[in-house]
Amino acid sequence: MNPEILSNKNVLTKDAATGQKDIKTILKELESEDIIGISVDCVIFGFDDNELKVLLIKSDFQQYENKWSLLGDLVNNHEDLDEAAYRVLRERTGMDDVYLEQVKAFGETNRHPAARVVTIAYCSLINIEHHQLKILANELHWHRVTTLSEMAFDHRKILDVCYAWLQKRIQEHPLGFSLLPKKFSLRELQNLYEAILDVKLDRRNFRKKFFSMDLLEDTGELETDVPHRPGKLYRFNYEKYQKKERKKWFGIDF
Amino acid sequence: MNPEILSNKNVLTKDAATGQKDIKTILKELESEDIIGISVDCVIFGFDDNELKVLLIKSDFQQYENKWSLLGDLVNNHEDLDEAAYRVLRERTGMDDVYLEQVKAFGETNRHPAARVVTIAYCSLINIEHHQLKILANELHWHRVTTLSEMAFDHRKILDVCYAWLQKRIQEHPLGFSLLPKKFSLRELQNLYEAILDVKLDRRNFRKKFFSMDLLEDTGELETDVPHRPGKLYRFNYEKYQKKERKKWFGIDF
DNA sequence: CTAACATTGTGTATTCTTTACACAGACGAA
DNA sequence: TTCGTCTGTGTAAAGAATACACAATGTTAG
Repeated sequence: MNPEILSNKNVLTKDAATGQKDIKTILKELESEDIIGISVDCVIFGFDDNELKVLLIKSDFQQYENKWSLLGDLVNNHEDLDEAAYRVLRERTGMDDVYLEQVKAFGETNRHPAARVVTIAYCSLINIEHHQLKILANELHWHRVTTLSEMAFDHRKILDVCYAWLQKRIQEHPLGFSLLPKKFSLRELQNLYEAILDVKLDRRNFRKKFFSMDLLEDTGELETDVPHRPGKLYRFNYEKYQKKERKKWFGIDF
Repeated sequence: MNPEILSNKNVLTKDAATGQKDIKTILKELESEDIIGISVDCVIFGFDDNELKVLLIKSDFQQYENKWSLLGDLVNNHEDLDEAAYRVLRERTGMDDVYLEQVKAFGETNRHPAARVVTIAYCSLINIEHHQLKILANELHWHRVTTLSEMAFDHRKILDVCYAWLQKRIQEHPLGFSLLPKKFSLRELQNLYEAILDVKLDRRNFRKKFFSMDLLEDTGELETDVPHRPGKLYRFNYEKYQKKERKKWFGIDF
């Protein structure tokens, strides 16, 4: 199985070099061999300008020319799924120490027009500011999650599932901090939650809630460059969080 | 790629017929072709005798002789992942209208000793009593979840993940009813929750909670064959549940 | 037929959690 | 120095979760 057929990266060149008939021939071969390709797709979220953003590239798969696409690649035979997802992140963003979690496998027979490919969707959260997009091939760009034009393949569906996953997950686990600088103000944190969940929250109750969890450390520093009274900067205490025993009982409710 | 190499069903016979060398040769071929196999594995839960049970077979993969194994199979090239999972269920239990949901993909390179196989784990809930296991090949049997001997492959890990998933999921979604008869007493329902979550619950508060959700219908019938005052039988109103709007806000807590 | 047993069915007081809400103080900008 | 804007704080009220006891019902054993 030739990975180049399926990877987002090389299809166009391949196509130009060999012509469409060749690909069809190869696909027939694949079919007859009863082979299923496996890829990972990363939904990479960032937070900027008080909005949730997602990192996309222009698809260069011919049929989806000019449509936006998630960052993905075929899984190498000798790497774990997680490794493959980390590799995609590293290759595309240069970042290594990133929050990354598997969300769901998408395996409809017709999801990829060229061949049967099952993809494992991963959700990743990175701090936009800490990171400079160095490789801007294929118009790698941040996009607002709320106002998205059409996407390639079933990537819109994957994105929707990952976004819903994030909305739920962020309420139960401390992922949000991956989207913020190490030191952040409570206002930034609240903006983050409000943006992701698309709700307005009461400022005092929000503070009370976080302080009562007792996982934020006062750094003693203050915001700078704000045109008003600066707020205190906090740091999330992961260690303390890890030590906390997880509750198994949330209360039945549906 | 020859599915028989990997499927749980036929390895032994194949092995006996062709000898081990042949398989190794084929595996080499697979390696050199950079192919990854895809399977589904179903964690099928049932509830009986006030205990959570899981349906397992004896693995007939040589290396895991006499170890217990989940029900799974390679995904056919022309079927969706969900379809494959339903097929496994149908083939193994004869049941068709079953609760089934994808939980997670497991794709470590070394999880299958014979080849690279990524498996998508599904969780399924069925009512043991409604169902007679007709095909008892490979010692298909129900096992207590709590006291489990060693399992084949990484199936123990998969089971653990699915069990944890179930514990969380049952508190937020009405899956539990799939494990019970259509008409059930509140005591049965409570036993179910207590067994799955491994907690003791207050009887009055449990009732209060479920009645306040307003999704149980009194059938007007009573339990029979109990050596004490019979309880009322209820039915879960799925329609009403569907109409209910889902809440997006649960409250931040971790 | 009766008594003993086991389990159902029900309400209230208490605690904890969530929500709603307003004003003084700090800093920056002009 | 004043104005504007945001930070930081507490309390009262409503709602949700918990703890807890006793009468009613059917079964079984004597």
